[in-house]
Amino acid sequence: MTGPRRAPEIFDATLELLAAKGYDGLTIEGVAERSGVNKTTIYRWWPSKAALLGAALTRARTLHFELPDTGSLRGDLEALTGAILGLLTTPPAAEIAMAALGAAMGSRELAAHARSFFADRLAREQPIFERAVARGELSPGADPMLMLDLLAGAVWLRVAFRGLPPEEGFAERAVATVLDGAGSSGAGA
Amino acid sequence: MTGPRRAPEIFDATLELLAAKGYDGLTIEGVAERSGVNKTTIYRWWPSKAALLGAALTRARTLHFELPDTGSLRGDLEALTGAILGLLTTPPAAEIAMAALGAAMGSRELAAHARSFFADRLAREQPIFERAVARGELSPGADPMLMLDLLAGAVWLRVAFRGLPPEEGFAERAVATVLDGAGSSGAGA
Amino acid sequence: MTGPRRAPEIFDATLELLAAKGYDGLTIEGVAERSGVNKTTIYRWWPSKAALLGAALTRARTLHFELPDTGSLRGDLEALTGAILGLLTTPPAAEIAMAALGAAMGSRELAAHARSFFADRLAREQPIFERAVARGELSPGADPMLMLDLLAGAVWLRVAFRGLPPEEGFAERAVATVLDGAGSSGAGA
Amino acid sequence: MTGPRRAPEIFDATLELLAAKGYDGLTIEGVAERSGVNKTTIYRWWPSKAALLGAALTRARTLHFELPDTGSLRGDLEALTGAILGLLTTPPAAEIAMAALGAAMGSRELAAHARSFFADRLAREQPIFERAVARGELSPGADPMLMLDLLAGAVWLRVAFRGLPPEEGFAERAVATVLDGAGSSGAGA
DNA sequence: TACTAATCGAGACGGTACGTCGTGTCTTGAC
DNA sequence: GTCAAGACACGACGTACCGTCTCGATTAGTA
Repeated sequence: MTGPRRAPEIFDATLELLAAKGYDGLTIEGVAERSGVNKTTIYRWWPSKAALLGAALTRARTLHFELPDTGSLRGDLEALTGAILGLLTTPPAAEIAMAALGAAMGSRELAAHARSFFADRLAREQPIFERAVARGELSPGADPMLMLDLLAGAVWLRVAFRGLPPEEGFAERAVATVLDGAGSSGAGA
Repeated sequence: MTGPRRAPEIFDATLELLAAKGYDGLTIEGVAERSGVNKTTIYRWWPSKAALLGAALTRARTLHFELPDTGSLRGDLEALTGAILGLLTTPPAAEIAMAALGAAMGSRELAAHARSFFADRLAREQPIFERAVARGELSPGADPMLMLDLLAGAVWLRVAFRGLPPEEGFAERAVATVLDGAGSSGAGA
Repeated sequence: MTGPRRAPEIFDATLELLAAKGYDGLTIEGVAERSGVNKTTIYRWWPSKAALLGAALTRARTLHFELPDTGSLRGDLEALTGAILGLLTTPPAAEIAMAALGAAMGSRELAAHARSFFADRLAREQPIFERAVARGELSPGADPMLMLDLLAGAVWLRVAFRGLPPEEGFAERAVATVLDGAGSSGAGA
Repeated sequence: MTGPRRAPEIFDATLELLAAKGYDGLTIEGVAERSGVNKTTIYRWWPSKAALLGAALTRARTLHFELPDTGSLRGDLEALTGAILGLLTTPPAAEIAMAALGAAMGSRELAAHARSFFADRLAREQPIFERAVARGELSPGADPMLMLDLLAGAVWLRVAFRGLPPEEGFAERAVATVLDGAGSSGAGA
């Protein structure tokens, strides 16, 4: 029910191989060999490479993070954006996250994992916005998901698609744009 | 130098198979069979699946777009955001774009293609911001790439990772946040 | 010591599977499933597929036969030859006998079973020849085993190797040759 | 059309493995490894283990023999019976022949090979009987196949099923029985 | 018009990994 | 003491593509 006896070794081997060789280079046989388990044992518990990776990611604490609480919405969002940027650029989590999210485009199963991962994150990050509303920093009608998607999406796009290295002050500038706007006269337009 | 005689058929087959079966299901043998060309011919011209796909995408006009010019920065950005959203959700371009960008995480070669694609887009979209600065809608010190990354990143994150369907009014709300800000001192005043 | 509680079901399943799928298709797992017994139970009592089949054949009365006593050696041998022919061509015993004897070439264990089976048959058939000697039909120096091997061997070779269907009058002609000879000085005189 | 380039090595490896480990121990992977050929190459040319073995046996000269011509039917049949006995008891042909004929019971394909092998032998051995008829040693109505089946069948049964070692004078006694009969008064009964 | 390269089709080949089946061993807990 | 249940390492199965290779057969351009 809970997986094979050496599940931890299998998960470790899965993530190590993913980080080292990417999703294409991640093979069941490779995981079996590295984890000292027989191939059939893996197939007994997970029907596919995607299912195995999904289980490994679920168990992994690699992609988890602490909720910031800096006392201001701006500080919280800057910390969050910086954390995402760090996650996507600091080994070994970066390779894992990039490969896994990239692979989610090619697998219904991993896509579902991605959806639930992002839904879970959104739920966990709600307190940031509730506190901001309580402080009067944010109107009650604001859309937290939109703000998070703008910030996290920009980080992803830069790191994954533009291949840009982490840039000093990026989090601050991105949060400033989302909070204050980029229009020349601000609220006056 | 310019590719095999039946290059168009090969590119078509490549993109069709990519759209139909994803990057994993895209095989050189499949492309050869569908395009009526021998496998060796493909290997003679492109050293890898990624190289072939890169060439096919470069030649394809599928991912190109018209530059909007609505008379206001807000209108231009809304049109642009809507166009990206349409590209990522309307078949058959959606499958191709999603699979190709997903695969770019697993291939140096495709990643380079993605980088040049986004750099090219950024260059083409410069006039939007130049016009906005000329109109006084935007301060000269504004960062166009940041604004575009926020908008395009949010679209990508929602469509690809959250699996959300295109939402009515999303482009407007996203552009409003980027231009006007979401903070209470901005939107609330 | 005497086998598992459901030994009869196991033996039945063994012979049914042997008849249905041949020795190659006879698997311990298949026998376990069909007999409603766990695989480990079978391994506890028989160390190999050959041992299991040997036990099943020993217990089975399928391959046994009545000793003929027609009053003449010729009649007895014709009856015996006909019985062997019937055994090797009449379902379901035919499939079992053919598969088991074929498998005996590939298993020391089954070969030993075959040896003891044929030795046992020879011993049981001795009375035929003793009666014939007493009647004066056969000289005391005759070799019963040779005669039986000629007759049974010819039947086996035709059915198993030549794939010939049972032929009307074959037993009579074979026995005539063995008793009277085929040489012109014998049959022709 | 005529098989892979290293077909001879493959056939050799096939027969060596068959002789060494029996039909069960004969595996495609084993043949591939021993012959220095890739597994897929074997599957490209022969769809099954039986087909491969059939091809190897067809090409092998191991099971072929010279037609005896001693000047008398008795001498010819004794030589033939002795040759069969030698074939079934002298390594390495013995292991090959025993295993292959045993396996023919479990494979439609090998059974067909056995049939054509025996039909071919019968055709080749016809001259023996034609010469005997011409010499007046055999009546024209005699049945050569029956005589051959009695002799060859007895040899097979003794070697394969009874496990008897080759016995001095067996060929002579068997041929004598087939030519002269075993009945005490010969033709008088 | 013929020659001469470049290009291509055909397909065998060694190789990696796939996902499956059966083997024989082992442990645990129920009867 | 026997058995069911089932996890496990292992070997082999037969298949799909990979990327490489050699060999003629086509094609174009060029002479």
